Amino acid sequence: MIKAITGTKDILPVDISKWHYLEKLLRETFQFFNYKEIRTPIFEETALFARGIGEETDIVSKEMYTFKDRSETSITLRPENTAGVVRSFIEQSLGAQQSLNKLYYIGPMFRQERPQAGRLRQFHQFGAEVLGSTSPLLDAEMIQVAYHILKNLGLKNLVVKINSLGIPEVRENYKNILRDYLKDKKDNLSEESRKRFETNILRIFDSKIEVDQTIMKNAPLLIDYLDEESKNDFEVVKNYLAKVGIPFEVDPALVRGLDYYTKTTFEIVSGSVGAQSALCGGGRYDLLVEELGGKATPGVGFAAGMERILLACENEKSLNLPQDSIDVYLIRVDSKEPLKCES
RNA sequence: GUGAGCGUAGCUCAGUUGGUUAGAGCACCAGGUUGUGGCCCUGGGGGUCGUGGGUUCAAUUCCCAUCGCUCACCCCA
Repeated sequence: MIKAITGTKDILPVDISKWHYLEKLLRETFQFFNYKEIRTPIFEETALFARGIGEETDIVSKEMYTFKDRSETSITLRPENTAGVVRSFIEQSLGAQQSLNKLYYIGPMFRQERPQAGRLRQFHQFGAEVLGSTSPLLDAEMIQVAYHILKNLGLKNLVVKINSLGIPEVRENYKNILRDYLKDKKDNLSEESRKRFETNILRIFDSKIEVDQTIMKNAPLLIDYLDEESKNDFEVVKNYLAKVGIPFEVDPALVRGLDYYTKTTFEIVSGSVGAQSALCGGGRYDLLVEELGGKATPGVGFAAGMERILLACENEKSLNLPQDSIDVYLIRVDSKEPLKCES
């Protein structure tokens, strides 16, 4: 028997009403915040993701579905959609038509990881990208839109985490500071963290191992070394969130796994979905458009996992779906007479 | 890629300290009953016990391998 590929799932008629419900809410919400839908191909040239997301990231180095087509072009099934949207933005000169583009998308993504609760190889994300403004108010709007959607689904067990990674120079400078701090403590770190010391020093903050955590507790924080602009922007984001009543936590250890982020990053996690708790993640990427060959254009965006969100809804029993029932059922009484239908 | 747990009927699961024809509920099929195709009654079909090998007189049960599922690690939505 031929079975579905590992990590892929059929969405059956019994479950489809949940998806329709979610999709309807998404379209209504994005329309309310004045976002336009964009649909880009589910596969792109491999180079787009390698350059956009970063060669050294886990996504690019070990999770992509990459293959050669019949003309020997290296193709990759999109593992996320920011790179694709930015590619389209550049290729179609969307920035030349209006200075600010507010876009959203809904669709399948692909990553070849080991499946587990809340993780699939083909999964669905919705997300938004705003291209053409450096305003931190839009960073906050991203969080507001995502939070609004999750709240509207009745989810309760949510935490909004925010951080700022600053501009690249600041981050490089900070890495040196962190390296100095850890230099003489390095031998006490776990093996994993010693490896990270060389490859991606910021990730040592993520370690769950106790020895690492005690060492990192007193480590200097990136957030204390931010440039003036990043610091001010971060304040604006926090003030805006407070003003619109969205509770948040500043998490200096929030380092996202994609290379393109600058300044604000954020995540919304749920306690209702098992180990893979991030429902939504995003941040600002002011250098990506230029990096991919377009005219320098600032951007900010987020993506959210739809299976994870529906799983959280399921576990919290937060969805009140209308009963799936028929409205009218016609039965023939006389089988001899042909059925006549008049309006 | 690493680790742990689990693979028995279409579905949910019993069961076997190794021993005759492997069970239940639901679903399905047929008949009965009935002014619905519902309820009820009777009967029936359906399983290479994930796959391959090993140990044994004998394996669904024990051992090994393999595949699949689930959860966790890494990382992420």
